[in-house]
Amino acid sequence: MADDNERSFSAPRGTNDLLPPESWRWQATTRRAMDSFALAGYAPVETPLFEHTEVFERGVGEGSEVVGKQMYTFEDRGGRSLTLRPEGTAPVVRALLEHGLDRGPLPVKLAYASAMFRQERPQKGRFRQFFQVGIEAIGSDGPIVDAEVIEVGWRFLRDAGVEPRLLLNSIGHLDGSCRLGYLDRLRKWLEENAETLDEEDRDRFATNPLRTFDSKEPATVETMRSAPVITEHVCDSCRKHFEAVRASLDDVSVPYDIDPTLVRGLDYYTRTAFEYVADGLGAQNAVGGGGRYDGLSESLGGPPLPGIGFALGLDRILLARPASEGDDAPVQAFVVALGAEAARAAFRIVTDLRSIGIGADMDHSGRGMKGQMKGADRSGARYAVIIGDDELSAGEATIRDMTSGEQRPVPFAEIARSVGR
RNA sequence: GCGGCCGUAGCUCAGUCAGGUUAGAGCACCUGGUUGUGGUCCAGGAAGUCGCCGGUUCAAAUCCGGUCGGUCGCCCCA
Repeated sequence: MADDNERSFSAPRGTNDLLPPESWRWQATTRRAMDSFALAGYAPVETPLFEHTEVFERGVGEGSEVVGKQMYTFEDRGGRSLTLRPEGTAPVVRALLEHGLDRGPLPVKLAYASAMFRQERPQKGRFRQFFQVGIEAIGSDGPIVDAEVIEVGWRFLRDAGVEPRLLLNSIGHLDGSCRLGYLDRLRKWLEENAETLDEEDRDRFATNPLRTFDSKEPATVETMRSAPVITEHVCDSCRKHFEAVRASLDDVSVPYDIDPTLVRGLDYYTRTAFEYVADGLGAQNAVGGGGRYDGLSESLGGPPLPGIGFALGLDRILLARPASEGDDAPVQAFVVALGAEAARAAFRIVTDLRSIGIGADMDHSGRGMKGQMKGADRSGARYAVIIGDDELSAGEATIRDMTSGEQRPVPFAEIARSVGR
């Protein structure tokens, strides 16, 4: 809309203004996530919104769709190529390496809630600026860490009111005896069966054979039913690791479905890959996902340092999750003041209440009693504290219970006790 | 990056097909009915470059073209 008129603006395509009351839900959900992650020992981390472009090129992989065509990349005044982060893992690993956190106790467990940026066509549940909450456990390849990370995400989603289904797979590690060997095998198999594949998929499997499993073309779907699956072709070490991850998930009663076709879009994933799916997300069904990235540290020039993590799309959580109590933060008391002198008294009262942790608000628009009572109602306050000339001379306020409509006089000094919870 | 659908008050939409007096409704907002009492009701008020640009026409919200935006899907992903 704001194309040729400098007085009229709109937010850039694919971005959103987050306004009340939705912003209350957004904030409550973010807090719940970080609290929930903290319970499992994941400390908050915040990295820059932009990084040297190389961090993503080398970390996420130039072959990925994200790096190849979705990054917001720009040159700063010093001629450096910078990129608005399209995902959270590579920056966290970069920060950890830069500050030597890997020389302390391992694994390093970190959690974030941050904005990400990808330039793609917006649709339901997909924006150019979007928010992710996620955790990373870096420095251990023990299968119980995998189970822990997966369980933390699964439990948070359930507590938040999303009913996630967990899809699980192992995509092996980058070695001829494992994933690379499987990829060769799959590629050969695809070539042998090319006749029965959809035309578009025939072109695609050369660059990324695993993607063929995601095809929605009926012919391809049918053919792929008998294709060799990665789970059965990973090396012994990866197979045992995967079995151990599953055993630990069973131990803590986290239900999952093995999906041998689950492939993730970022190049750094190894071994365990998982996705949380839910309904109500439009064309998408993933509310979040993650996996192991045992080679990422080395791609960024660090030492061998295995890691695993997940990212959940906050916008998608909000789509999949019903509104619930406690998402907003209504004030407890709303002070209605009649006249200038009463307004000054009201300001002292709301300040006193706030200083002892009781949510309090007052009218600032100079409206009459009726308007202010309306304001008290809208604020969601449980009590209206009314102060007029009568109250001022008596040294007490009239406190009205907004639910029952009962009113009683309370000395100024005792207001906090009366409206406190 | 590609395709379908859609842009009319803050919001949800009617009106567009068959162009024609001051462009409507509901919700929300403000005021009054109630000189100091919200949530119900009644009355009134304010609020719109009909996304934008151009074309056709005596006349365009309405028809045509373009453009921007939204939405849904493809690709891919959170």
